[in-house]
Amino acid sequence: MNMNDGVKTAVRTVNLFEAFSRRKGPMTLTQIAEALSAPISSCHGLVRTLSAKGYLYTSERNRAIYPTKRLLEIATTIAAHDPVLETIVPVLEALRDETDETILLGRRQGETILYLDVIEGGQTLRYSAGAGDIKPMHSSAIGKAFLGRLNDTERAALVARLPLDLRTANTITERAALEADLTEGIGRGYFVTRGENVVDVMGLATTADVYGETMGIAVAGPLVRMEAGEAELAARLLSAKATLEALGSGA
Amino acid sequence: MNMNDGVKTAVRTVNLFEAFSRRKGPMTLTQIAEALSAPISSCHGLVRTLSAKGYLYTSERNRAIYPTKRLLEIATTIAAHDPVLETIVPVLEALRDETDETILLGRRQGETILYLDVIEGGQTLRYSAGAGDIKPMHSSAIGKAFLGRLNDTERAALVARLPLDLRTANTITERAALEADLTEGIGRGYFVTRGENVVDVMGLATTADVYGETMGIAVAGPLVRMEAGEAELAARLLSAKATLEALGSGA
DNA sequence: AACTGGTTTTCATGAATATGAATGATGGTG
DNA sequence: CACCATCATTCATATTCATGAAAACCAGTT
Repeated sequence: MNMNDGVKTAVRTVNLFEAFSRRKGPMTLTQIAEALSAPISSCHGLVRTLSAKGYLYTSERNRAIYPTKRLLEIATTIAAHDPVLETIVPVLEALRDETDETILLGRRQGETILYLDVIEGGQTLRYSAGAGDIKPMHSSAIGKAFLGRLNDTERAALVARLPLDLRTANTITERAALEADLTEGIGRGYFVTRGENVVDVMGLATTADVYGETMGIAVAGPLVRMEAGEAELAARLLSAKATLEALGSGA
Repeated sequence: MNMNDGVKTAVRTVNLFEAFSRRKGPMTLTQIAEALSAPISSCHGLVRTLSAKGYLYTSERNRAIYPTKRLLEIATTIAAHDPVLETIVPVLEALRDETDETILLGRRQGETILYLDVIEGGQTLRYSAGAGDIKPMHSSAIGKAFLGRLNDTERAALVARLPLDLRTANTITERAALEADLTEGIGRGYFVTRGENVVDVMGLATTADVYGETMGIAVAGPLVRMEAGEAELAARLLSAKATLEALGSGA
């Protein structure tokens, strides 16, 4: 049976590029096999295929396998034509400039939260994440914002079936406690996590309906700094939400 | 049997991103299936897998499937740490600035030529290609340069087994004619294609040994412009070759 | 030249996936 | 509101691939 990971080769293909991105240099076939936790012979076929497509090449000198710039060209072209982010991102950048903390743009994807974009703050100690990262709903601020947006029936159903995995010592793993936390957030107008996803990180989040899609936006940073500025940060977050909903009421 | 394309899913995975890059916008599952020439049900699994890895997401509004910025982040990180190109590319950029024509950096990969980088000239009518493109050896200038570098035995063997596919009306498809052309190139010190790969495109190429690897470099542009400036272009090409070999004699 | 350690390539077979067909959603239209 | 057209999802099965083992290869070294 499949380890519920999805199509094996597709996962390995992207994992291979991720491995190159982490290693920041060429890899030998054996190293690739190790990085992918896959048999060498399997990786051999994968590398052959991607080489034939022009994504990899092998140095005849030391058998090192390098990625070409093809992936970059394709990714750049794709990103240059993202219509949604084009309009949303400037608002988030403004929010980042106001707060100097990291701004997250996320969506609900099934029972998880997917970061569409991450605009990092300028401080030395900051919340750092990557576009495409996937977080659990119950421990991320954006996740709570999406839960809070549902009607009571839907929310109860979703909370009941979410896997409330422990991420840190502060993660809420009791369904009743999560319900209470969400109720609090609904009253407050925004949702908060305090070290529930990552230790010492606090996040403030809300949702915004833009172009008919519900987006989640959040400000995240170190607990102490965030707690000190919570009132102002929340105000700015809600102001950004209003701006987004204003520009995205059409289409 | 497998259509000699390699691992099916790996090809489809990269083809999917290429399709997004061409379409410059979201695609529905049906459109993806069409773009990949694959059954919808197969694409469904692929999309699910890549969504779970954070590379794609689906708009709940109109079922449009979008790529995230994750691929861009990974590709950017990879490209930022390419040790070979870091030193070679500046030389090629200088060559581009001198000639204002497109400069190609290529390698031999099996019996084909793989473009590692393409630095396009600034003119309105210019040779345009992408990193990762794969060209036949017999019709590309860099391919001829690699053939010309072999000793007589190896060259004869390779020429004998290359598939001399017709690409344009000018493509050399006779082995004897190719041999003669290569001999000419060896005497001349550089290799030429005249509309043999792409109509009305002329290329001048040579190889350079850099860091123990043999690289192919070429200048390419419209036939008329290239023919008019051939002597000077060739001189500059050979000068760039010398520069590359000087910097790459160590390591 | 033969050996040694490490690596890559090949190959037959069991395991996982790709697929067509059927089912289930969804949205627009009369 | 029911119909239709389009699209997405599920499922059983044949197809294809992933895999371990063995062979081949390569670069040093004796």
